[in-house]
Amino acid sequence: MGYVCDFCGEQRSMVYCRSDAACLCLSCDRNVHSANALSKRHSRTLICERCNSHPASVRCAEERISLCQNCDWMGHGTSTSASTHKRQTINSYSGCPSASELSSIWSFVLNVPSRGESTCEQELGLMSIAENSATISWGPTENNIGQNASGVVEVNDRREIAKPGVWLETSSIPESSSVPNNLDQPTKSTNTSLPKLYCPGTKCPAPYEDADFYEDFNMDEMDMNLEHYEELFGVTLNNSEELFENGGIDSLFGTKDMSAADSNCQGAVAAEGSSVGLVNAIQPACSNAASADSMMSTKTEPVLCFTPRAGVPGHANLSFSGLTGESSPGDYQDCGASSMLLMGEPPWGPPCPDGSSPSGNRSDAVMRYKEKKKTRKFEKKVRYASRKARADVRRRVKGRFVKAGDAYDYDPLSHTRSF
DNA sequence: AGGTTCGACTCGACCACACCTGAAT
DNA sequence: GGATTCAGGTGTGGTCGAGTCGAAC
Repeated sequence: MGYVCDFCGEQRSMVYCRSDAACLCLSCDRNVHSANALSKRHSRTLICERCNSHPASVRCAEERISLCQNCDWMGHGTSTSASTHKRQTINSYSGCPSASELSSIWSFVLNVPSRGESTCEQELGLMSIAENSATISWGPTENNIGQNASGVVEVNDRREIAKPGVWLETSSIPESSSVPNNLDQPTKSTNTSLPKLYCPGTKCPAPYEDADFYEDFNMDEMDMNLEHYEELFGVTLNNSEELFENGGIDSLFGTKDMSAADSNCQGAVAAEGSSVGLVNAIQPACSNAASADSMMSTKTEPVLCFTPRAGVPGHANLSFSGLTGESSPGDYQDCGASSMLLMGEPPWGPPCPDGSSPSGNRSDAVMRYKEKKKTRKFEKKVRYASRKARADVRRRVKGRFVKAGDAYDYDPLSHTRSF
C-alpha cells in the first residue's frame, strides 16, 4: 500500500478498501466496486495521509490532513498543542457513489463534481454510506436503512454530541422547514414518505423515538464544491448539472427508492474514531460493566443497525456487531450500549443546553428504551446442530423429553400422540 | 386517587440423552 | 507422548406455571 493505486499503479491512491485491503484511486475504485453486487458492499474510506497505509478515520481541520486512528493518536494524543486540533470523523462508504456524493461525504477533502451518468450512478439507489462505525446503507433490497448524511462529527468536544443535529425522517413534515439551506437539495420533492433532513432545533415527530441518536450530526460542512473532479477522477466533467438530474444528491440523501419502512431505520451513532474514544471515556464512569464490555467488544468495526420491525411502527431493533458478523445472543441481548445510547443523556453528557428539563428528556428516553426492550426479540444461537437435530425429533410429554419407548403426547416428526 | 381484578406477556424450569470435555489409565 | 476409556457436564426444544405489567373497573 502506498501513494499509488494498487489497481492501476498510475493514479494517486485516494481511498482504502477494507475488504480488498487495497489502496485505490477514485477511478479504479469506481471500476472495481461497480463490478458486481458483492463488491459494491465493500466499505471504503480515505487513506491516511500520514502513513498512507491505513484507512483514515478522522480529518484534522488545522493540519488539513486525513489520519488513521493510530496516526491521529500519535499526532494528537501525545501533543498538548495538537490535541486541541479540531478533528472530524471521516465517513466510509460503500456502493458506487457519484463524485457529488463523495464530495458530500468528504466535503472537506474532495470537492468533486459529478461525472454524469454512469452505470454506477444508475444504481445509486443501492449506495450506502457508513458513518465509520455506523454503517448506513440504503437501497431497494436492503432492510437496514440508514439515513445520516452528515459528513462530519465533532470529536474534540464531546458536548457536541449532545447537540441537536440532523436526522432523516419519513414523516410528512413540511420540507421547507426541514431542509438545511446549505444542502442544495431540491425542494421539489413530493414524496412525503421519503426521508427528509431536519435542522437542529426542529422537533422530531413522534414516530421516531430515537431522536437522541440523530443529534450527533452536523451538516455545517456539507457543501457541493465541484472544482477538482478531473484531478480526482482523471476524466473531464461533461455536465455538472447531470449531478442533480441523475440523482446524486437525491441518492445521497435517500430521496430515491427509499421505502417508508426502510427510512424508519435511524442509524446515527458516534463514528468509529470517536466512539472508541467515547467508550474509553465512558468506561470508568459506566455503572454497567456489561454495557461497556459490549461496546468495547464492538470497537473494531461495530455496525449499528436498526432493523425496522414489521408491523410495529416506530419500533426498531438495535444491534451492534463486529465485522465478523458474529454475535452471541448475549451480545444482542440488552447489550447495554443500546441502553446507554437510548438514554440520550450519557453520563458524560452536559446539562441540557437549552435549559429544558433534563429529567423530562430522560424520562422520555427511559420510556422509549423500555418500549424497545419490551419488543426486543432474543435470538437463540444454536451451538451444536447435532443436538438441535436430536431435540427436533425427540418425543415429548407436555414439552418435556421422555425416555425412548415411553408414552408421548407430542412427536415432532409425526405430530401424533401415543395415547 | 387508590385498590382490585383480569388478561396479556415474559421467562425460567423441566425432561432425556447424545455429545463434549477433561481426567485417568 | 499418544491412544483409549470413563465420568461428569452441557445443550437441545416444547410446554407449563409463576411472576410482572398495564388496562379496565
